[in-house]
Amino acid sequence: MSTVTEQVIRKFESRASLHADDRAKIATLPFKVRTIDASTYMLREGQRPTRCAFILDGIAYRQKLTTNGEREIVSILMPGEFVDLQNLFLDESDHDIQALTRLTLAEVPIVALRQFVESCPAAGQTMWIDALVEASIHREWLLNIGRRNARSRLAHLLCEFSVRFKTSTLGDAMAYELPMTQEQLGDALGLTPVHVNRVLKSLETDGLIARKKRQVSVIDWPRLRDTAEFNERYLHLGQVRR
Amino acid sequence: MSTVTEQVIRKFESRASLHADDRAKIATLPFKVRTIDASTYMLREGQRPTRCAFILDGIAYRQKLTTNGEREIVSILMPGEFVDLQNLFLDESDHDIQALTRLTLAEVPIVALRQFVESCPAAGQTMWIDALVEASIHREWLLNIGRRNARSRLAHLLCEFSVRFKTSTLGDAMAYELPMTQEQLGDALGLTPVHVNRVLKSLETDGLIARKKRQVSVIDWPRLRDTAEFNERYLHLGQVRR
DNA sequence: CGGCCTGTTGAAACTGTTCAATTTGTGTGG
DNA sequence: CCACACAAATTGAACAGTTTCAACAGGCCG
Repeated sequence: MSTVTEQVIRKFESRASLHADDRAKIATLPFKVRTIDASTYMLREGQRPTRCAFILDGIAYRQKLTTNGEREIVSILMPGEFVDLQNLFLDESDHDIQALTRLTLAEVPIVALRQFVESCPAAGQTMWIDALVEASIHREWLLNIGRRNARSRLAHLLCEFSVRFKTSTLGDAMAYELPMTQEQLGDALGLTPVHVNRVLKSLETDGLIARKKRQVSVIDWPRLRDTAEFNERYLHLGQVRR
Repeated sequence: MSTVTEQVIRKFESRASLHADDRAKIATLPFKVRTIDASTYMLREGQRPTRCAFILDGIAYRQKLTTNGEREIVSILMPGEFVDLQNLFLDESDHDIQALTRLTLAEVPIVALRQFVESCPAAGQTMWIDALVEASIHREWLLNIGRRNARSRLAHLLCEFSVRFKTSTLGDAMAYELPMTQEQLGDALGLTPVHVNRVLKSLETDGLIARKKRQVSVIDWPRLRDTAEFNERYLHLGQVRR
């Protein structure tokens, strides 16, 4: 059982080393822990948030909607990530943020966080790296949706989950509880749920993955990685402050 | 005719107000102006750049490739933008950057720029805003490619060009020289050049746009905007430092 | 003039969608 | 513990949007 402060410190230290007084400053940040149910909205497009959330447990996602209500999930947010980095410097949200699972958050006023970041270069650089990595994931998803067929796309998302789950210690990388419905998978991949279902089945009958309910296990990582053309470079996993 | 320093200062002042000594610092940054031909690579995936470029004139783009050589253009870069923001904090590039047109650049060593940004909060915030806006554009493109049909997609890109050209004073917003071939448009939209051709033709015969060679003019902005579902919020145009 | 890149057009093929029905799983209340 | 309700998963068949392949036209440059 670790405190909020410890988790936030661990987050920053994963990318840059902190001074003792930086840690002390983090301890004084007025985090408020809150738990929300799955599918609760944390933020809606057009809103002007005043607080910034750090995910302690659970998964969230960013989505955008077309005018006729079709949805695109543009980002998946895991424990140990700040969900509102862009709201540190942009007034108006350009997308919705919604809880995928039940979620435990540590919230802090934006002004307090911004002051801290400005007073602590190491923290600022961690924030920079995180924001840039998310943009890099956006770019990989653009390639995925724009230029790969449904099978590769889905395999790619499964590979990304596997790697990101491992690094955020959400579970075994090779056998994890798939947190999304097939409809949500489709919305993340620009596919219909029907087609997601068929492709999942085909990946299973071809022996790349196994499924039991929502539990997905990677059976043949090399072949899954190859059909996905998965290369984890875009996740910048080892990136620390230079 | 304005100097490099003046253009960079104007860039920063569009998002935050600078002190006199900030401007003085900018003047001491060792920018080197360079011109490169269209389709020259500025950076390749996997490289570790040491310099950061500011676009003085011309257009560039970011691309990613699949293993069998298919391309996705994930971002368009206009005059007045820093092209290597992510390389300020990420060691290894996750994509290629290529000149779309002939390009005039002002290059500066990354270390110098990073030092400057750290010593000048207003500049740092401008960089933050720019990086976050680019991520926002990525998200809109994900929605565009993932959930809209070819006609809306193309209309959306034309609307975005129109607005961004206007703000970067590259030409009349309603009649501009389309800087991309139909193949490049397809690569930005996840479409084949053949289909781009057909959709452009259909937009023209329906009276939404007119074409003369590469010159595109918007004939019916309201209808173009509606078929694109274009809402410029995601560009965060008025965003200045809070 | 010749070569090459870009744009244009047609016809066939295919990937993924749509619609609709059925099954499975899960939680709730009696 | 069973019955019911509801969300999610599954399957089939017809359909649509986009791709593929192939051929040709136009314009620009050496």
